[in-house]
Amino acid sequence: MSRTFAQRLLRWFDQHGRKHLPWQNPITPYRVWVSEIMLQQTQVDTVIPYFERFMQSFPSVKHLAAAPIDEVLHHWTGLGYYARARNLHRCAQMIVDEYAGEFPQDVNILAELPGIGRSTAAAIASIAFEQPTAILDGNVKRVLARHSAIAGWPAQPKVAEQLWRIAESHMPKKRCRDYTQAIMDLGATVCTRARPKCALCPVAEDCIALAEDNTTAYPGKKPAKDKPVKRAYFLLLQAPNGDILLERRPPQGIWGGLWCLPELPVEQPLETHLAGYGELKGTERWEGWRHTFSHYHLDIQPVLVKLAKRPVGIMEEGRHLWYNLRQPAAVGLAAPVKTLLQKLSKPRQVNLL
DNA sequence: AATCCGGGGAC
DNA sequence: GTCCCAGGATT
Repeated sequence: MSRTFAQRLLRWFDQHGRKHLPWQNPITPYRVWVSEIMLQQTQVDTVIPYFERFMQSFPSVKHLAAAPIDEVLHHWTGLGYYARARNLHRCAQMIVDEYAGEFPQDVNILAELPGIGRSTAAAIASIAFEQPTAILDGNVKRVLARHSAIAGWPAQPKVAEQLWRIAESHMPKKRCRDYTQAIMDLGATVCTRARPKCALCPVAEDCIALAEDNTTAYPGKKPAKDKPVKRAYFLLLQAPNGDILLERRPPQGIWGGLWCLPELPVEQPLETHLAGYGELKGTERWEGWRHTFSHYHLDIQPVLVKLAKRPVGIMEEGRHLWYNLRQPAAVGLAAPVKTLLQKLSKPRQVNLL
């Protein structure tokens, strides 16, 4: 075996790598950065339309830095992990204010910026600036855990340390951008989670997991925990003209900074709470569903409440918003809220309970 | 070291 | 249904 891991991988990349993703044409530090943040814990096919819309609205880091946070969150609606959008916005302002609008090229400086950790910093440095900095994302963890037969769950510090060391040992000094893209492409298209295509793999000849015929054992699985279930009413409080009341959530916690429907724990009596809104023209309980987060389930019970009058006095400026269904405000919405507002716009598809 | 933070695609 | 994805911040 004369060729190194990187040489074999790069040769494979020249023939089979992905070279037409939106953020690869053209490659700029800004576009690489935005794509890397969007791609954190999010699959490529999901990101592509978000990236295109984002670049249309915020074509440069200066445009992004100058935009209102609500507009940034609006472009993030449905993508999840909304702290990414807030960090992205903060980071853009830091780049404009402290770095004259130019991205720092040093990986250690990049890694100190909000939302940029060790792996994302290395991705930006290698892809945008051709520096020999190794990434370690989900794809790379899977490729390396199999190739070197590293047992255990990658979040364990000892396992992570081994994987980082191996990742850096394979990183070549030249073609750094292509190498980073290559090892991600290998994980995404060949060394897949289920049924890896080892016959097509350029580094199969010294892959220990394949030699053991045990590729699916790597990487080790995180011990599963059962998720708690929470239940809540989602109140669609509708003014006489059809507008729906939204509340802004606090910046920390679930759906931070997004606009949501008023929530009411199911333990609280609905009727008592609704008495605070004055005279009602009627209520409808809609069909509920289970929304699952990474760490708990939320059973959502929507209730449409038609108000006789638009309430006064309960509104706090900046924290409440009457949402016009025909002229939607450009703000960030939690995914279930967006779903409900869309159902409300198409009354025929509403299922009553 | 463990937890929090979303939503959706693949199976 | 489960798993996990171009992870990072917080405690």
